[in-house]
Amino acid sequence: MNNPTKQQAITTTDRIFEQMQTAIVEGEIPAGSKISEPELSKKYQVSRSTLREALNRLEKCHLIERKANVGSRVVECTIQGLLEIYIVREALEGMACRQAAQNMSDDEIQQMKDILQHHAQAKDLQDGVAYYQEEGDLDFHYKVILGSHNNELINILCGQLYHLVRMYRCQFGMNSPRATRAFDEHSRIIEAIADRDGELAEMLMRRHIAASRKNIENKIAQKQIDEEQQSIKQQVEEIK
Amino acid sequence: MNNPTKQQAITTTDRIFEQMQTAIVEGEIPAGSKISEPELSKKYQVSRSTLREALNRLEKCHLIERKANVGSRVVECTIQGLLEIYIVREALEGMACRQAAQNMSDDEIQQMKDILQHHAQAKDLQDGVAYYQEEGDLDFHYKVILGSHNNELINILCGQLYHLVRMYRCQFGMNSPRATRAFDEHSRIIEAIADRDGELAEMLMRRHIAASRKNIENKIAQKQIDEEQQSIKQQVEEIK
DNA sequence: ACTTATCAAAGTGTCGACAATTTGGTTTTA
DNA sequence: TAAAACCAAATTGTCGACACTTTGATAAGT
Repeated sequence: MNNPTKQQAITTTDRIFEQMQTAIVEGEIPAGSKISEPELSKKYQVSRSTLREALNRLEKCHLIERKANVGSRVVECTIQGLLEIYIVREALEGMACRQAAQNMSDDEIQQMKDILQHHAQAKDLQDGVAYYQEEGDLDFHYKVILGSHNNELINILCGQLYHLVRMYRCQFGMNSPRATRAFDEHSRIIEAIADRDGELAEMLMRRHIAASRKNIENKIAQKQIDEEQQSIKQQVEEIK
Repeated sequence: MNNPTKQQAITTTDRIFEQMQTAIVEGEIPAGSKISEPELSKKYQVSRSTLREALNRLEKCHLIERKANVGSRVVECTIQGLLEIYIVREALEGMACRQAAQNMSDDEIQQMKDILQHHAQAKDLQDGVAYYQEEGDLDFHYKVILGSHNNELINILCGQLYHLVRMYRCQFGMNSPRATRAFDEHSRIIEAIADRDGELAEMLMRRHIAASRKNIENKIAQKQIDEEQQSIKQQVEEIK
């Protein structure tokens, strides 16, 4: 399973929470849709209390929103929302990286180097591009965050934002062609951490995330241009 | 009431949540203590379901921690925890400040200047030092965060960390003598925002928060030295 | 025809009871 | 004596039922 923050499901609530989390992330329960407690409690074969407990946790990781006496909705995947998350990640992961350079043990740093080495081989083999995209990148960022040894940072980034990021990646179908560049950036970040240069490590991580964000912004802009051209072509066609 | 994120309580859960929140922040329910659901549901005269819903919200703003099949505990106020929060604030409020410089409307900026002006007068009158400490500082930071126009930032900072910060301020009795210096720092930050200089605004805000953190670190260190001396004196006394 | 009232259906909030798990102390066993 | 097994009390997790609020449609009024 590709969820680093997951702990073994104990209660039924845990199970329902994980099922719904996956369903929302993958769009099976559509973004923006209203959540009917009676309907879902019937679907998952649990009482409303249990379902509501699961909803509470989903709200905790920003996957749904609730209004008193009205109900819950799955969050919408807007471009603005995506960019906002990247802003937060730039700030927090940047700081996590600075803290990692300060607090990581030599063993942890060696582990990270090993991981990157492993990714490098997968990359050379050319069968690992997709792997590196989906798993490798998340894995790298995850390890850096843990390396900060700051529980608040870890909690916010791994416990809350992580799933939202996954949701956007799923629903916007983002497998950007930044694989090789991202790999080089990762390498330099680890170097800075190994040198215990927190200031540089933070700067590099911020640039790394900002680059991803700009990449998305460009894609969006390009997409809009394409759609406009498409629209114009159609209009020309109709006139003919 | 000094809670900027508070919305009018609708349900009983809202009421219990606010009562418990205050009780925890002010230490009436002691930090680190175990929470007994039956006991508290009796104390507040509500069912366990309602109480549990309130506990869920308290968990959301990091005031309590839960373990499956074991129960809830109020978070402990450790020095490490306090410093961790300041690290997160430095990153997030710094970024919020950068975004504020980019996104605040001219009206909003003028409003902030007015607020600071008001604080300046209170400060001159010398009866406002305490006021500026408790309310003014939080108020200033709150406005900057809102000025970022980034909902994720606002949610994390105002919805989650805010109450933890208040808890620490209450329980560690922190009314640091940084009032006048803080005021000057606030002024410069607003200037940078008004100049639309996001980079400078972020740097100033980060220094502002880092200064607070170092101030606390010094205080802690001093306190430890004092306690050691006290201990030595006692030992000397006993020998006599 | 448009606004305002009314009302029933559906949905959310709250409750008390039962089931499952943990906890602490007692008894049993090596 | 110390460790393991056991048991009972307390606590948490889950359930179904009832109360209150919202919602959308129908009816009444101007």
